[in-house]
Amino acid sequence: MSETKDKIVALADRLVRTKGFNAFSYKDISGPLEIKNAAVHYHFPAKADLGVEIVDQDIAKFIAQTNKWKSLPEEEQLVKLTEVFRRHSKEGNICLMGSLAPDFETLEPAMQAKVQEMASGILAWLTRCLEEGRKKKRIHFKGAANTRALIIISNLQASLLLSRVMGPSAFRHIAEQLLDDLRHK
Amino acid sequence: MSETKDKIVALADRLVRTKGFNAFSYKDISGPLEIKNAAVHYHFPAKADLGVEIVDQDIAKFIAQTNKWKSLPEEEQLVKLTEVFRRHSKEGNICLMGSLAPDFETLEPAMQAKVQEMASGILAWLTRCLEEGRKKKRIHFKGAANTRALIIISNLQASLLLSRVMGPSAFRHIAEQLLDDLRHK
DNA sequence: TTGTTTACTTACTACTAAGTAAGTATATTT
DNA sequence: AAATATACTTACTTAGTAGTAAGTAAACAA
Repeated sequence: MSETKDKIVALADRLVRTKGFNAFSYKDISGPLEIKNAAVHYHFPAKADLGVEIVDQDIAKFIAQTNKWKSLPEEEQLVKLTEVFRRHSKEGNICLMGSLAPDFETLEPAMQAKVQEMASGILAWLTRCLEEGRKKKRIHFKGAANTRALIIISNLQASLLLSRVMGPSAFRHIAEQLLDDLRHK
Repeated sequence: MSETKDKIVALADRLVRTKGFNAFSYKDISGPLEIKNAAVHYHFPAKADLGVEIVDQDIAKFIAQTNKWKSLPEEEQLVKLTEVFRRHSKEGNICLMGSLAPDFETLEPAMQAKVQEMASGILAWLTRCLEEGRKKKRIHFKGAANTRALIIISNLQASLLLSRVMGPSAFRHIAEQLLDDLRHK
């Protein structure tokens, strides 16, 4: 991939997380990168092509990260997961899911499918992490691992959203209590 | 308020929840209501004026609803709260907070303030509900009531978002587990 | 009856969006 | 050396956006 293409995706990723997919324009990209509007269209003919690429790279990043944590105990893997979100929180970013879900109905089918792929990937990983952790009695929770994974993901996602409105302490409190809930019986 | 003005706010409320505030236009309102674009501007000169009115009415609705539940035991009040969200889930709506938070940075200061007012209002109500419930040993949870309220709100909010992407069962599972967590020690 | 307010419509402006066709400079291959 | 591919720019179209100025018909008030 060319250098410019990389820069476009990186900046677009940030724009999606800060403004939303429908709220940023090719001008928001061509301006700061000092290229022309048409240059962005050269690399990504339609905006949906750019959107798919952003989600694709995010999926790849998630897989790469979770692979690095593979040998850690499950509760440590969960801490790592919240740290990823904490980093986003600090930068004022929200997670891709939290940003794309509200606009979901307005997205092209190809992008909708990519977002669903991302969601089910994250959920599958977290479900297995919780199941393994409970089996080893390192993590404690009630109900199905699948449901608990849904709760945790939705919590982390929404905490980034709430932090926007209520300040960064909202994220900190939620993340700490979530981990605490899972550590003790 | 005139009949037309009421219709505009009701339709705009639905549009915010389904498409997002920045993603709908005055044409989406004037078209279905069979009035002209300028008629919408007559009632709401700027889009932000319409946005403020939507949030204001939502705050008023929340206050009216919670007042009706005042005499119920706290755990019943929580059930009522999830029922409000369940109704939205069924209609494919997301909650106003979940819809406006991602676009928060792009909103006018007056709208930002209104959204913050709504958030702190909901949080204050839920915090008191949880505190009272715990005092009477009807509700059980660890940590500060304030933090627990944040977790529950963010869960309900995000579950509506996730339901968009993952289907309506996501909401059902999350809501049931949440109530179950609070009912038992 | 005249004046004024209400609730609009008509007809527009200024601007921004995504997207495209055709041209150009530079590097790479044949 | 000629042909081709890459990575753009220039200049444009089409279609939408929020917003406004001026006019109008009907209800109401003085």
